[in-house]
Amino acid sequence: EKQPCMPTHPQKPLIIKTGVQFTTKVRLLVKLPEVDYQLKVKTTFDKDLPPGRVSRQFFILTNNTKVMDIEDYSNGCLSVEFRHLQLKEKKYINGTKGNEGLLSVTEELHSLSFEACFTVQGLTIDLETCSLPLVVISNVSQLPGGWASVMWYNLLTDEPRNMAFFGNPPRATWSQLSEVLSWQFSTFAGRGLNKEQLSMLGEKLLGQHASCSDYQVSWSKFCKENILGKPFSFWMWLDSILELIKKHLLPVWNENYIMGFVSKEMERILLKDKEQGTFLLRFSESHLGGITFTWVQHNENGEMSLNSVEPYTKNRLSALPFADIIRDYKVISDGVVPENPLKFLYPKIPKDEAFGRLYNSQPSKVHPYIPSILIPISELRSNVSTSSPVSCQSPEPPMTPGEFDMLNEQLCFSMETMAQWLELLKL
Amino acid sequence: EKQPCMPTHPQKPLIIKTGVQFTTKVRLLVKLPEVDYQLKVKTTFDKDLPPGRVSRQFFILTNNTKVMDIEDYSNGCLSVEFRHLQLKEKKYINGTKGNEGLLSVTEELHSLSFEACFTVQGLTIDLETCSLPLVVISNVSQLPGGWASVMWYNLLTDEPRNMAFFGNPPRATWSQLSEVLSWQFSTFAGRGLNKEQLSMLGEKLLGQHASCSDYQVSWSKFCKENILGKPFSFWMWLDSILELIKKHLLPVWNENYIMGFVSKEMERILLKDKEQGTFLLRFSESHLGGITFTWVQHNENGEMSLNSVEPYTKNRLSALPFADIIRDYKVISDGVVPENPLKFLYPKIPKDEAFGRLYNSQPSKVHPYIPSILIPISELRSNVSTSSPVSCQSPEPPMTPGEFDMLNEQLCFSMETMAQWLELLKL
DNA sequence: ACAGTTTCCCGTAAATGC
DNA sequence: TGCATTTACGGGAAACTG
Repeated sequence: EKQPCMPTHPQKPLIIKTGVQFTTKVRLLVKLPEVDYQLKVKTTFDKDLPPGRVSRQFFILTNNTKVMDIEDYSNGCLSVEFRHLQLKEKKYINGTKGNEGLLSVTEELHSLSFEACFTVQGLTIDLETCSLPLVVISNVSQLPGGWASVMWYNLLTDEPRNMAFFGNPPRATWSQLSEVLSWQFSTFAGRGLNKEQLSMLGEKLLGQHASCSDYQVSWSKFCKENILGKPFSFWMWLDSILELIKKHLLPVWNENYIMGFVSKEMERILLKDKEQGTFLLRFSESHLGGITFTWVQHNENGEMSLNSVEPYTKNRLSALPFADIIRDYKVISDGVVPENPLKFLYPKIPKDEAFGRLYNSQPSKVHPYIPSILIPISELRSNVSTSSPVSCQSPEPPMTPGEFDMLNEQLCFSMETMAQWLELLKL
Repeated sequence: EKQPCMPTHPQKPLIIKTGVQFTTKVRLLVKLPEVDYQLKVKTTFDKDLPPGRVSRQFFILTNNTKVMDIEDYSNGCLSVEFRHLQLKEKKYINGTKGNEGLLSVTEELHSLSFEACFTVQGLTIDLETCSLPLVVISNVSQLPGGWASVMWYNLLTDEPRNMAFFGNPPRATWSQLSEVLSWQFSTFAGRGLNKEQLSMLGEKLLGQHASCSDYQVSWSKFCKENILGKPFSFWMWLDSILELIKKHLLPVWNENYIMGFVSKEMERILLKDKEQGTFLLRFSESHLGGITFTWVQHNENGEMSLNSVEPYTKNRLSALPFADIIRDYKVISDGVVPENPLKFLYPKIPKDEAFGRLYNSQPSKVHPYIPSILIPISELRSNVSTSSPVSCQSPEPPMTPGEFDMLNEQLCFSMETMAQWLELLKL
């Protein structure tokens, strides 16, 4: 009958932020032979909410009725696009909120309903459909949590509207989850994750069970519990990296120069026999949204050590693009002339060959001023080395983009859930 | 009778931004002997606006009536504080806007009116008062312009509500204006301007006439016309510096280490006989909100040159505090070992003695990472020197803080305009 | 007291109006 | 078309609220 909800949140459908405009479009999939009057559609938020089960209630602040129009392109279908819709929370419904407080706001599912009524051949027909479950947030800081819910729901169920889904959320197999994670990176950052990267993530989430691809991950483990010893959950950590890539590392990520997800153990295995100055790029596991490089250093006595710079976060990276940091990074050892310790990107690509095209030549020519650039410098007083080696899988070629595309389509389909019109045709 | 309007705009009264909450307080200055009922006050925006003369119309979106209360502290006066007031523009009043388009929105003056009515000894008395002229803006980007209007109005008139003020705004003498400018710096940045700084500003605004302190400055010259050859007006330039100080240079400014307002000619005079490495800090005249340092350099052949670094703006300064920039700044000449060319703050204060307390020791101790800091570096290929010497006044001691305090009080008084209650007592 | 959640609002970018 | 002005909303921080 109609096709629901694709909010304007750039890239992140099914999440609506209160007070921010969104758009949704409904299409009539049956051709009505003779409808001689304007077909008015009304959209309602949480129309049939089970009373007392939803803790927050919202309403559409703006105009919620609109007349259907013949679609511009092709087929003469009727459709209507609601623009500038805006959600606001109802305050103080009846004393206090209804929900038991077990669910967080981003686990609370809502829906947009669409209704129309028309008469054909003396028959009055009521049409109705509604969107897939929606998450309502009030601040962008809740976006990662909301998106986790949307992903989990659409990954693990085909039910069009199981609003109680997060009351008892199913587990995902690692095989399912890893596909979705890779799809996140290919969708939002332009390049998915290869097998090595995924295996590091699996191990992080599941320990040694990760080798077994039908091992299951709970919703809580994915998104709610903190990683052992860290003040954030697995997904919060991963999403912070996604954001870092989107804003500051896009070209470097897409050139596949960021190994990114490597355990310290694996790092040591990879680098231990490499030439002095060989380095790799890795995301911080201890802090949200950080990237560091680790390089091989040989001391006078021939001993090898690995050094990692303090991770760069969005603040630092917005002062200085990452490629420039790699180009200009210097270490001063006990007052000696500064030297750039980064020579070869693992396994052995000369630094400038890899990053040359990505360097910014910042020096601006504002006569009579002397141009100045920022340079990242470390002052070394004593040698610092990273932790000891542990066994780990060996490198393999990355997963092909084709695999991601397939996944991508599949998820998109389930998100736009076309199933509803079938149901309505029976009406 | 009552005392008007002090919106919440931190530090900048008499400017209201649409959609942003503000607060205003009214006090009854006469003691009413027996008022046995609640005295209700109503506030209205632009109550008696001359029809067709104001181009934009606004209304108070929120509750605009409130009951007077006995003031907490002392004297038993009645007062009422309106909080969470919010302004919204009326759209499409009657086709198109009324104003002739000569004035910009920040020159358009508005007012808040307060009304109350009570009966005493069988006599019904209507009370009414209103605020000083207000400027309404819709975006913080209009704040500098709005504040210029508030300053100009209160500097140049004692009329409580001359809404047509900017139809033909009076000129200010340089003596008046320079006091206000200095007061701006002492109010918002904690330290006013000394005579040398003011004389540079005067010359910038008026050319050679500045020596004559009763020379007049037009409103247009101050705030509307662009500086010759620049895409901004005098006040926009000065205000951008004020903002830069507030956000990034407060301690350095308050220690009086920023000479700031020095012409290039004066700079040369001051530095020409100084030791190598002597430097001073100066605001950019070519770009909004920038600060640079100029230092003395002696070449091999004994020739002196002055070098200035490309000005640092808020973006750069939020990556690296200014004191740290001074500490770490290096110049590489043709591949030679980098050297910090800054040795003595003019006239001859050793750099670390001046700035030592202001340095941030950034290196964080996040084992196992190697801490890294950003360092500002210039690469010199050829010598760059600043422009040629021109005559200029010699240094003198700064204006005393006392002078500013006096000024400060005076302006505050006129802004809170207590005159109105006198008028109302006659009622 | 506190954590989860919402509100507030600056500052940039985009849209709108003139 | 270009400039003046408003709107939109991300993001950090403060305020709220059980």
